[in-house]
Amino acid sequence: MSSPPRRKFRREPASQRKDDLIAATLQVISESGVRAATVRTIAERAEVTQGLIRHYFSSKEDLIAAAYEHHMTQMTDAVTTAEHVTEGTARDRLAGFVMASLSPPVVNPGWVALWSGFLNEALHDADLNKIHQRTYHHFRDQLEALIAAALREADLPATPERLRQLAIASNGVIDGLWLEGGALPQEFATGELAKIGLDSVAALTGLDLHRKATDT
Amino acid sequence: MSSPPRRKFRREPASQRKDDLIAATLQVISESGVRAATVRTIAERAEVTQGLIRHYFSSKEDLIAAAYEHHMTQMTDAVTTAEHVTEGTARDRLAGFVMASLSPPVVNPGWVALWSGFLNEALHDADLNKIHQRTYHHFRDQLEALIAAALREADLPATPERLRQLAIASNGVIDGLWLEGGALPQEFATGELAKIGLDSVAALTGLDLHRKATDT
DNA sequence: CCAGTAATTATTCAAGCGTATAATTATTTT
DNA sequence: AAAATAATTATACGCTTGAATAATTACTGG
Repeated sequence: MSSPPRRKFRREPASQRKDDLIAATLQVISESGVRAATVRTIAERAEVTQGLIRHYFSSKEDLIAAAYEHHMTQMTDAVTTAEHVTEGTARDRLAGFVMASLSPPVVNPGWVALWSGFLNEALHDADLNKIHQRTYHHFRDQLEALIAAALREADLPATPERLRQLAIASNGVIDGLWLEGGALPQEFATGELAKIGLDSVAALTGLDLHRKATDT
Repeated sequence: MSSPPRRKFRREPASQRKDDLIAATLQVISESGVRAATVRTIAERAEVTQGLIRHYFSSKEDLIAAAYEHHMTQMTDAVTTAEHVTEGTARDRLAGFVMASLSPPVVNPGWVALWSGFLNEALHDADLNKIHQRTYHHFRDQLEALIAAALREADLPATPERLRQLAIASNGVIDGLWLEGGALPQEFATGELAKIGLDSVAALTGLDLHRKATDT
């Protein structure tokens, strides 16, 4: 007739706990979808009890929004800080951007699951919609800046209107390929998506993105 | 102390009821997301009581799968049977295919909500994953056939390997633009996405997709 | 080492979930 | 017109859900 002993615990800094809960949320959604992301499942994954979530987030919706923000930042950073994206000629940086977007770890079923789940929520939730809008623009603007620099570098001037269209188109093909690679991983050979993406952005912009320009 | 009178009803043919329940499911998901798609909400939308769903579908999951199948068929059909896609030169049919994919009613927030919700489920559900795989291939194969015909028509031969890559890339840009247009409708002017998509597929394939070829 | 505090666990609650089954009634058959 | 049938409604069940509150316990500052 003895009740189970109360479980031991450690007090963690608030920022650490928040990060842990966000990480647990992302793990659950990426593995089992948005419908599986219940307060209890997330708490179990984070190895805490469910009450703690409400101690750090005013509601489950609040936690989901924080996780969305975190994931989109993480994904954009994984591309923009990848090798060859931060230095070199503008053309090489653009090529690196496309390659990084279409290679692991960015191309990944779990990240597509996160992205699709959050998008599905964002389409009928004003708060999440704002996050979607902001992160979409952030990514596309980075891409547009790279395209602009690469075109300038190659003496191929582009009007702002054309630049906008190139950015939308390039962003579109990157997004579409990323999605297909993540949703149907067995469908594409290693490096195939990255090659197709590079060829595509090259064809769209008129730039030669293959030949390495820098030699330092 | 009088209990409310039992509600009146009409008996409908099985196929009609099934279609109604599928339509109700799609409405609920497109308006409020997958998490809102409960048996009770769907039944209410279809103006029947919840028990009826289990009379026609062995489980909720079964209904969701039927709705997924229905929606993807509907979406593909909306493209492949659109104006200018069924007749004319191969080039015109390819152009019509791209235009239809990137114009209403195909570009539509509700359809993006459906697509993202189903994809999120498909990524951790074997049955839905099969539907995803099959419908993805169906769409891409149609596109590849059109590209092949248009290239042949223009005397621009392509190896099977290159054809595959062109289909993947074109499908990617169409998917990506479709998604962005549906997820952020206010972001793009009327016809802008269709124009960008047409330009993009033209740049990818090397075909001129603008000048009208037929004159009947 | 003790008192205070707040991070964490434990418990509770009403509502909603998918499913199962029983009761009714619209329609068809004879 | 009565009887048979099955489409539909109604009700109930056990479980899960997000949230609220109460009870503990790990840590901190004196």
